[in-house]
Amino acid sequence: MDLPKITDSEREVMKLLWEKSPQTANEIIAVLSAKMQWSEQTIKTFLNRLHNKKAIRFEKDSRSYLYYPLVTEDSYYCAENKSFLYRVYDGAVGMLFSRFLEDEMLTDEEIEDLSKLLEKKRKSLEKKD
Amino acid sequence: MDLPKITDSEREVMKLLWEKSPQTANEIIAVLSAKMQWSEQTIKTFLNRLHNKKAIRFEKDSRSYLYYPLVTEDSYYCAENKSFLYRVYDGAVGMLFSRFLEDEMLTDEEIEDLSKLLEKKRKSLEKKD
DNA sequence: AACTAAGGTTTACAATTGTAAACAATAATA
DNA sequence: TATTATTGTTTACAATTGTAAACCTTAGTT
Repeated sequence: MDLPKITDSEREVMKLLWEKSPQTANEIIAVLSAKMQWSEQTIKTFLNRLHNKKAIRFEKDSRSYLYYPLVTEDSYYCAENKSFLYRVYDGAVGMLFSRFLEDEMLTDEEIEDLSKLLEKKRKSLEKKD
Repeated sequence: MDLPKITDSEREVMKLLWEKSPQTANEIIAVLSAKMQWSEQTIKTFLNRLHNKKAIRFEKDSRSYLYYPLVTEDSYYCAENKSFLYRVYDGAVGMLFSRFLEDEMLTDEEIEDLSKLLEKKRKSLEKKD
């Protein structure tokens, strides 16, 4: 049941489908050929590969095909996060966070939001004591 | 001047050198063949590729070669973070953080540490007002 | 029923990556 | 000086990935 490996390019297709599903090949091709400068054929390849690895499925509705994600956004991001965390940081979440913070890639607002998130998280943990 | 692309395997070599440098081929091979189950030849390949892409350099000390990192740990992690953030989250730091938090991959202690980090960050920003 | 168009499937091909064998250079040693 | 051990360099090869052309299937249309 482990998630199929999704490449950078394929992820762009998944993002579209997570945003809205189902979508026809046409819609997907329209968006991605503009956004990513991919040829129609290239996008078809990604759809096909995603289908082969069971990350998406499609239904045939007469002449148009409707695509649905099979891998959920949540499970994907969770896996991707874990993979990054372990590959790059050997699992040290603290290091990851502090590096992101140090590199000053956050606006005041983002820091505010994060504080709130953390506060909430801390409270939800306290309850369990 | 952009950083050379460092692959997953190559990163293991870099990690060693960031931890301590210089190190001889021997030391590196000893550690990584044990830790990663790589053959000696495989590790030599990575050293060579890293050298080719100017991520490391070496000095010849009679019969032993001393390896040094050329890419700094900081610049590497900064680039890697940015790359991940943009590839996966389209640059939305907030999303990245909240997902990491939601996925409950943090211990109480880590959450404590993070709060402190954030607090510090916030203060350093306030000063600039 | 033959034709056409929409969209899926097969094949292709180069670059990158993991993995490693074979080869080469050279400093220490016999 | 010939030998050997250490360590770097070249070559190899399959899998993955980005990129796309060529081909095939089938549902509408004439």
